[in-house]
Amino acid sequence: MSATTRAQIVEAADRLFYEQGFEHTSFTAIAETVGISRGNFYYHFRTKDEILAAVIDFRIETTRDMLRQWAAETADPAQRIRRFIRIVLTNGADIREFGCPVGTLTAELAKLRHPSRPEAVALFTLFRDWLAGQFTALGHHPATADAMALHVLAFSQGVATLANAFGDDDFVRREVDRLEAWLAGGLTL
Amino acid sequence: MSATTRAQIVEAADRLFYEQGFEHTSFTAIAETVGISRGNFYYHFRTKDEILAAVIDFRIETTRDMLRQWAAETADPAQRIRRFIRIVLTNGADIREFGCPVGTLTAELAKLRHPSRPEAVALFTLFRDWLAGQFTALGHHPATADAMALHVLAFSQGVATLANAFGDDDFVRREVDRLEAWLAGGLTL
DNA sequence: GTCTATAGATTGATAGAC
DNA sequence: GTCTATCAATCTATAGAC
Repeated sequence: MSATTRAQIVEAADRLFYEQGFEHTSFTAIAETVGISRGNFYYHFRTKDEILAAVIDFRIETTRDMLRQWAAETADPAQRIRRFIRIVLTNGADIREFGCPVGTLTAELAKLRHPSRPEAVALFTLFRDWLAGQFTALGHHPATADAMALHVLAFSQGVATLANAFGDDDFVRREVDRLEAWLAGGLTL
Repeated sequence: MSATTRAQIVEAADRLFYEQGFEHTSFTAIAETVGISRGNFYYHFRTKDEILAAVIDFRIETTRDMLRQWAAETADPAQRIRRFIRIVLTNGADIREFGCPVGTLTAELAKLRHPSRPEAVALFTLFRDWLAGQFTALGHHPATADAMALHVLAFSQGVATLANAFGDDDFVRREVDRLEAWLAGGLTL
């Protein structure tokens, strides 16, 4: 079926872009992963940039679903924020090997001066706004809540980058504990 | 002169790798920047990987010089650490546009599974050990000092990634103030 | 040491048969 | 919708004249 093949392409490209980077991933690699010919490819996507756009849209959808899921699991904002903080543990193996999918894609597209870069940044904004919403629910003013959201995002990016570089699990655990203590304590910025 | 041409190639590649990424930077781009022909290129470097190795060596040298310079400017370990923390302000314009040169190169080489990746990580280690040395001088045990060094490194990577994504100067300033307060205060991990 | 010319492989993308 | 065959451009890398 057409929709299935298209979905297969998007999911394969999503994973390959994460593991190898956008530019380094060739049509050949995606086609081989899906098990179709390179020619068939162009029936579904006319350019590589179209695939990237589809992959980003796919990530935005799955991220929205994930955040909704987290919100459904608990009504406690602090617990929700903790869920985010612990991604670096939950996805520890992937992060050690390939870094954060959002951070590394955004950084690559910045260097390529790629037109889809704003959409990749929108992925960050999704987390940012969701986190800010939780801090607002904890009683903080919107501006403070946003600053706290960025602080948590910066934590995740810093930890992911160093986890990828050094592969040090103890470091990740320590930083998670530290930020959870900050969350349970004064939330000083 | 030969040495000069070689140095020119390394410096041009250093900048282009930072601005455009390693893989996206072609021999043509480097040759055009230096003002030599593509053919001449291969008299100085046989492969692209050799240029990368030379660029990393160059960065290691300049980083060593910079750390020595910082150490020469003040004997106060806290002041030295503050010098590092403020890089995200000092190099603010570049970081907003291209991210951290160490973090983005390390991340790219991880995805490419490039043989020179350990040498890129060694750049991180240079900062890590230097920072740990300062925390040790402040009276902390080696293991604690190293954990603090990683914490400061994670800060710089997180701030750099988000500064690159959002271009928000206020965020950077806030995070610098916060970490300097941590440094002046209890240094809680 | 620097150049021009070119090889050889790979890339993104197209045309047309089935 | 999927395939094979192919194009044009680009890339890394080489050969050989000056």
